[in-house]
Amino acid sequence: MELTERKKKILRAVIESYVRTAEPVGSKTVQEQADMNVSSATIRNELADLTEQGYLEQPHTSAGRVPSPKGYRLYVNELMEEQRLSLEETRQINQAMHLKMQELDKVIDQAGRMVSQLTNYPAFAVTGNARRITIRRFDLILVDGSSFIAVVMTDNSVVKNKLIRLPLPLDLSQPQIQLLTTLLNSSFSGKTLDELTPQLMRVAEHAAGNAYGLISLVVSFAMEVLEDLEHSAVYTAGTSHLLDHPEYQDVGKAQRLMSYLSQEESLARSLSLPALGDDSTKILIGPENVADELKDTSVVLASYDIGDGLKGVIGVVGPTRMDYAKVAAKLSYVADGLSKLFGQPELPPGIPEEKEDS
Amino acid sequence: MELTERKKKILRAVIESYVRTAEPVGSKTVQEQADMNVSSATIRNELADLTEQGYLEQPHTSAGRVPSPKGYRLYVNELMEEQRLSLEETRQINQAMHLKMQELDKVIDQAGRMVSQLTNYPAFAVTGNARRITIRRFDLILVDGSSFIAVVMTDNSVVKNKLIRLPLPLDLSQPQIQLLTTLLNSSFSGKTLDELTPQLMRVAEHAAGNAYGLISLVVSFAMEVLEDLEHSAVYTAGTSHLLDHPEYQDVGKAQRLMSYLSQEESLARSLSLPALGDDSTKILIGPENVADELKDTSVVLASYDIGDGLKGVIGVVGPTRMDYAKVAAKLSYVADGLSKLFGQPELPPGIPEEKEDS
DNA sequence: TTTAGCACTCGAGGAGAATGAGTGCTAAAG
DNA sequence: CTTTAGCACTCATTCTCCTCGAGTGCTAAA
Repeated sequence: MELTERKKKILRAVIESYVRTAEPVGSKTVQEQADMNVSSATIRNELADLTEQGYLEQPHTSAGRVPSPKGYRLYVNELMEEQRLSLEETRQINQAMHLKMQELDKVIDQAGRMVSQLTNYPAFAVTGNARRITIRRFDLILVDGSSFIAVVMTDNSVVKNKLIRLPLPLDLSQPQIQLLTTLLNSSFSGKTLDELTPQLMRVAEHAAGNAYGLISLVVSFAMEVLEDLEHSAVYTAGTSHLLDHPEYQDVGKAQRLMSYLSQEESLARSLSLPALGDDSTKILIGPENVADELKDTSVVLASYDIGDGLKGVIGVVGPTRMDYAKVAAKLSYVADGLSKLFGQPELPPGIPEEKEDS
Repeated sequence: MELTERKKKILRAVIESYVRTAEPVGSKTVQEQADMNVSSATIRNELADLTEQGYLEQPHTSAGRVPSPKGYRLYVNELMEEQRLSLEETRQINQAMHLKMQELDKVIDQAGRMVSQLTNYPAFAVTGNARRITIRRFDLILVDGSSFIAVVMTDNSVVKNKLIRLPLPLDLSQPQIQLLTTLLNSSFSGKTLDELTPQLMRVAEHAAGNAYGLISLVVSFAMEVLEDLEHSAVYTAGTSHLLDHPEYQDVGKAQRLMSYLSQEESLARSLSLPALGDDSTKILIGPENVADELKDTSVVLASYDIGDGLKGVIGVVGPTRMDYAKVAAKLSYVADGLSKLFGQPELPPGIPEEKEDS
């Protein structure tokens, strides 16, 4: 049952006014807002219809109308105009996007913070999701007789290192290190976390001849790395922005949501489920959320490509009264930025130019 | 002008009751709480004295008394008993203290979160403060013809790495990498951030013969690393805990403080000032804080040693009504834990034992 | 110096009453 | 059949007014 054009126009007017003011909107307001040349009475009739069909709700009999989740849904699907970011806004985002450190998780954390600041809502960012990761190779760098740096590279090209100091000084030599490296690589490269069994490690230790546990030191570091990579990390930012919005003037409500948001695991769970299908952005309105705690909030998600076919998710949480168009636009702009960042692996950052004349 | 024993006892009773209940405490309550065998009238007289001397305040004429910052100060300095953590508590902390990843900033971040959870207040952690850091050495690991891993080690034994992919494939060979490494080390090791001038880089590039910018790629990575290390990072956690406490039922108040806490720079600034003198822990009560935004909150700080003579700070923010004894105890326990963690550089984590029978 | 007694203060909380935005319905007009 | 003017009605919000009671300060006696 399609809505008439006029009904749509009215619904849209209601939503846009409500999003701006957070006040229930009445027939008169609609009349003015969407310059309609019908009387308020007519609009009242239409509003009554829309309410009956479930697109609007009435907090109480003598109040104006408020969009229902169903109303927002229709709005998002059909009525909403794609929001173009202003030049000023893109400039602002681009500028913030010049992230310093290349470390993957820091970049993603930063992106989350940025989105939160940009939208005035809490935001979160999830790093690319689980997959079996394997070790590609080991390298050991001798520092001095009693310490060396272990470098582990995984098959998704993440490189981590750790400085390993030996409990007792035992005067490692370069050839020894060399040998150890070869052994490590031949025994453990290509292996997943599960495959790094204590048995395997013992065998390798044995083969290494020296039983000082060097092998296991390095391998358990590698295990930490793999473990860390396979767990997708969640970063949240700007939860305090919740308090900016009138729907969270109630401290109890705000607190419940905030503490939910700070539980990373739960967030991660509720985000892996609606997994965005193939869409690059998705809007979940109120009860469309799986998690009970989010039943009266909306979530806007955008996915970004980390190379290697993996995707991460970045998103915003807020009241259902949200400027979906704007939020979605900003979010996907940032997500695209991230994709590009990871896509073009190495743009030479260039030497920071000192001011030079001529 | 010293207070009489009785006055002290009363002050202490007032504070401890107020900390528990958040309600102004009256003469009767004091009488019961600190089993004093004087009448409430006597206590009223004493309370009046204490109020006049500024240790207590009266929200309004017909309410009980509330400790003033000066009152808390006296309490903290003289009256407060060192709180011993219960076995249960230390067990809990110790358990949480088994941090996986050794990455310095992650550990510190984690510690902050832990403290917040432990105390039910927002917490923050600051990494060891600025100092001129120099590069100790470079290592390059050849991955394939068009990419290599750059490893930078600084003089405070931090090791960072980055996978560098060349913009154009140019078939690097091991000897070339070797050469490059030597060149990097001879030109740049021992240098601080400031000394890594473009001039120096150009010279090195020139010396390298190949102008493909490899040198500058690696060096600018090193610069990022140095920059990152010299800026002390601030981590905050658990800001939403503010809402747990009745003094922040007022959303406006909560919001102001929360957004202050999420501005890392300001936090860092207000924390470097009161720099803890030599004490390992410090309590700042209400107006003793420098920052206006903290004038009616208290901050408990503890410092921890990152090796190398450097110190970091970890702390808790909350209303002046705070269980200082407990918070300080927990905080310094964690801070000590951190110090130990950094102090004994490498306790071999051991192979994760699989359940083995006998 | 302590205590009992008592008048007093003042915030918290609740009951009404006034306000007014916005509705639904009816009946007339287009 | 649709639109509109008119009007009675509803109900959250706001304000005022009042009561209640915890806790005080003061006085006078012990």
